[in-house]
Amino acid sequence: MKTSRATVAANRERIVSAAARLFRSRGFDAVSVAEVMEAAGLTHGAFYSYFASKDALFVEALTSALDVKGYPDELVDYAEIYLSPRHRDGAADGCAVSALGTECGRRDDAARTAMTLALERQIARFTRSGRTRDEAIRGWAAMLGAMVLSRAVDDDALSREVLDSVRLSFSA
Amino acid sequence: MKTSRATVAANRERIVSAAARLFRSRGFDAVSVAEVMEAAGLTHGAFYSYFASKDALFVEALTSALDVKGYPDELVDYAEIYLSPRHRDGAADGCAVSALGTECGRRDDAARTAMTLALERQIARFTRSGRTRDEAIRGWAAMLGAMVLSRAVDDDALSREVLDSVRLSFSA
DNA sequence: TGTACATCAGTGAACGCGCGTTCACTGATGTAC
DNA sequence: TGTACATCAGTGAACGCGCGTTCACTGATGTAC
Repeated sequence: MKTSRATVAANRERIVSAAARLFRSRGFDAVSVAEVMEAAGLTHGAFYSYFASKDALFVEALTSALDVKGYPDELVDYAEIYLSPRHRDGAADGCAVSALGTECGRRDDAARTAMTLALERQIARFTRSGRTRDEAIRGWAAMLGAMVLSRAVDDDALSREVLDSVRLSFSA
Repeated sequence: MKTSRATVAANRERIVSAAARLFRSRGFDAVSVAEVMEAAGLTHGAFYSYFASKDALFVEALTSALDVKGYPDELVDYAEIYLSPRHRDGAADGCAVSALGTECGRRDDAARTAMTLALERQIARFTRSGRTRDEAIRGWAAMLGAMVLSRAVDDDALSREVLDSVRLSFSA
C-alpha cells in the first residue's frame, strides 16, 4: 500500500540510522540489506523504494554517522570522551572514522569524499579552540589510532593503558 | 594425486602469504577462499587439506603479516618508512594493524590475541631504542591513526599533509 | 635396493545457503475535478 | 467538500549468483617388507 509522505520521511531516517549503527558495529559486508530493513521495522523488498543500492545506502549512512554533534571543541575535553572505555565498547553509536575509516580507504570516491570533509571539519573543530593545524592533525591521528588499537587488543589492561596514555598526553 | 612433503610445505607458505596480501588489501569478507587458492596456484578444493576453515586461515595469515622484520627500532626512522605514500598505497604488503586492526576488533579471540602480542612487540621495539613506554604507545597510535586517515581521504594534498605532520612530530 | 600397498594432496563437480536485487500485486494516499 | 482515479510504498515470493564447504575419485608419494 502507498504510505504517507510523513511516514516515508520517518522510514527513510530510520533506515539510515539503523544502517549507520549496523555498519559501524560490523562493517559493510557483514551487514545485509534485509537486516537493516528489519532493524528499521520494514521488509527487505521496500529497500529499493528508498535507495538505488546497498552502496548508496552506505554512503548516506556514513555521511550521517560522520556528522557528529555535541562533542566539545577543545582537544583535552574531546579526548576525555573519545578515549573512554564507553566509546571503545560502543562502536555502533561511536566515531565512524574509527569504525569505518579503513573500509573507506578501499571504497569508491563518494565514501572517501565524505571522509575528507569529515577530516577537514575535525581539524577546524580543534583549531577553533586555539590549537595549531599541526596539533589538530597529530592529536586526531593519535586518538584515532588509540581507539583502533584499544578495540583490536584482547587484553583489557593493555587496552586501557593505550587509551589513558594518549588521553593524558593532551592534558600534560 | 599425493604431493611430496616439500611441495606441501611450499604450498602452505604460498597460501598463507597470498592470503596475507589479499586480506590486507581488501579485508576478510571481500576475499574468497577460491581467490586465495588461485593466487597460490591451486584449486579451491585443496584448501581444506591445509586449513579447517577460512577463519583459521585468517588467523594464520594475520599472524604472519604481523610478524614484521627489517624495520628500524628508532621511532624517527620507523616513521620515515611507515608514514610514506609508498606504504599508504601498498596496503597489501604493508602494516597489518592499519589494514586489519578495525576488523580484528570485531573478530574472535585468536585474532585479537595476535594483535595483543603484536602491540606488545611494537612497544618493545620502540622502548629498546630509548623511548619511554608512554612515548612508544603515543607514537605508535599516532602513526597508525595517520595511516588510516591518509588512506581514507580522497584529497591527495590532505593525505600527504597528515603523513608529514605526524612524521615531523617525531624528529622535532 | 626393489616391490606392493597404503596414504593423502589435488581436482573439479556438487551441496546448501544467504546475499543483493527484481517483480507482480495490494491498497492507502494524494490529486484532479 | 465529495468523488474517481492515478500513484507508489510496502509485501513476500522469486531470481541468479557466488560463497564456504564437502565429496568421490585420481595418482604420485611414502612406507613396510
